[in-house]
Amino acid sequence: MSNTAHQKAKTKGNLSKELIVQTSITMIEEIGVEKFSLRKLAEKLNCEPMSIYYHLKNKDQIFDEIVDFLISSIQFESEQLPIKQQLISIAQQWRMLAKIYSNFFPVLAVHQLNTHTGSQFMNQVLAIFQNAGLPIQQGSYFLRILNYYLIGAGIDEAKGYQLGSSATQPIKAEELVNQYPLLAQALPYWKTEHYDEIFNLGLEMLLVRILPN
Amino acid sequence: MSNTAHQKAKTKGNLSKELIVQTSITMIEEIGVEKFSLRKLAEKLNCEPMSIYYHLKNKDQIFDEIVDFLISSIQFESEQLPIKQQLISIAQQWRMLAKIYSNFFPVLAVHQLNTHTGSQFMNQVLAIFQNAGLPIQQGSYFLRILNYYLIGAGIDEAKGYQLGSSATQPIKAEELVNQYPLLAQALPYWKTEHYDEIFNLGLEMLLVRILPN
DNA sequence: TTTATTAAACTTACACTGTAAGGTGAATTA
DNA sequence: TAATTCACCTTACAGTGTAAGTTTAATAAA
Repeated sequence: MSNTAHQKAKTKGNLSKELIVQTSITMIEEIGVEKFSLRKLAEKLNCEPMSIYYHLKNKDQIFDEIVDFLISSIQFESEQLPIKQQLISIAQQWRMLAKIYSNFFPVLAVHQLNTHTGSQFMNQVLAIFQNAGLPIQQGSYFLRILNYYLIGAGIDEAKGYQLGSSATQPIKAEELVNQYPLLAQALPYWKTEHYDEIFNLGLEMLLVRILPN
Repeated sequence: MSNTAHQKAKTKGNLSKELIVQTSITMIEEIGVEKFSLRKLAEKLNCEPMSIYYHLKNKDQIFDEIVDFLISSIQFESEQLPIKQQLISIAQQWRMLAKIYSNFFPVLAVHQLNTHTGSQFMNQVLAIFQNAGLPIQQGSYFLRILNYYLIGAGIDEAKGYQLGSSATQPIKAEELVNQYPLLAQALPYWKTEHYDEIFNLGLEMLLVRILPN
């Protein structure tokens, strides 16, 4: 009898770091980072809140693990392919993270990438620049610049796919049209169906100058 | 006698939206967004926590007001100046926000700009693009692309000026040098003394293609 | 001058949060 | 068989945002 009064988990050994992290990811996309709590997580895991602490140090580490999981999901193309194609592939996968994990993405964007996984990721991108024949300083600069663009684009796209997160006193549509006519004209071009075009345009603007050949 | 037992505020009427917002800004840069709470704020304001609610709807609205305050601090240059100069000026002021308000900046970056102040700001930038002779669609696209870059750059720079926010299990310096040699070589170029150069390089890469003349 | 109304706070209370400290029984190892 | 470790649970605490209602001072109306 493994389900005595003080043992809620269906079977001992069911809980694991991986399960906790995966369930957290799912939950955050369902209810948002703000409302995500260890107690709600425990309920979904069918265990007591403190059981989570056996597998993970604290709540922050859950976020760290999610970041690591998402970063390590990015696949690097073969080195045989053109450098530009390799970079575009990474950029597109990055974008996908913002789209699929739109609730969590802002956390990812703000996070330091100084874990093992994060370091490996950046090292791999630096290797691409090196293969392109760029000196390390240029590679460092361009990686950072590309990173700026990808972080910003991801955040902005994630906002578009989120529901809430609006200001408490947003401007009324009517006021907007009357007082800010240019903005009103711009709004149609900022709908989700233009995301691809805008993102690719900006990416191209940068890549053309990173790899001018 | 205005300081009876149940009246903590030194003088009734001292409290105001502006004071609350300004004190919040100061406090957040002192202790970070995470540790910022209404109770600590009230203590610093020398009032009871609930007194804040008379002037502001809730905690979220404090953040909204801070965002508005920071956005509206950005000054627009004269329309007589070259378009490029006007855009660079905005970009540099944006950067300054990330540097000065490094703790709050991530919140700003993730925030929707759909308040009155935010709308006005974006409308003004769109006007610059219009003055440059760009059609509205191109202006919309370029504003967004520039915004991507500025948000990402701001977040990344803000990280550099923050103290904490590291992963719970960061990689050790020794492991980094051994396992990720390219990253180790890149690190010196990511120190704060290169921020200016990197930012301006990336900004130039975009502006050159936005205003090719 | 009295009365009513509003402004600007305060008091209490509640549901919720992360997590420290320690306990419990089963499984594993010595 | 005894000791130890694993995996999870119990209790408790200090802190959070804020709903609901109360109190006093300032102002306006009668």
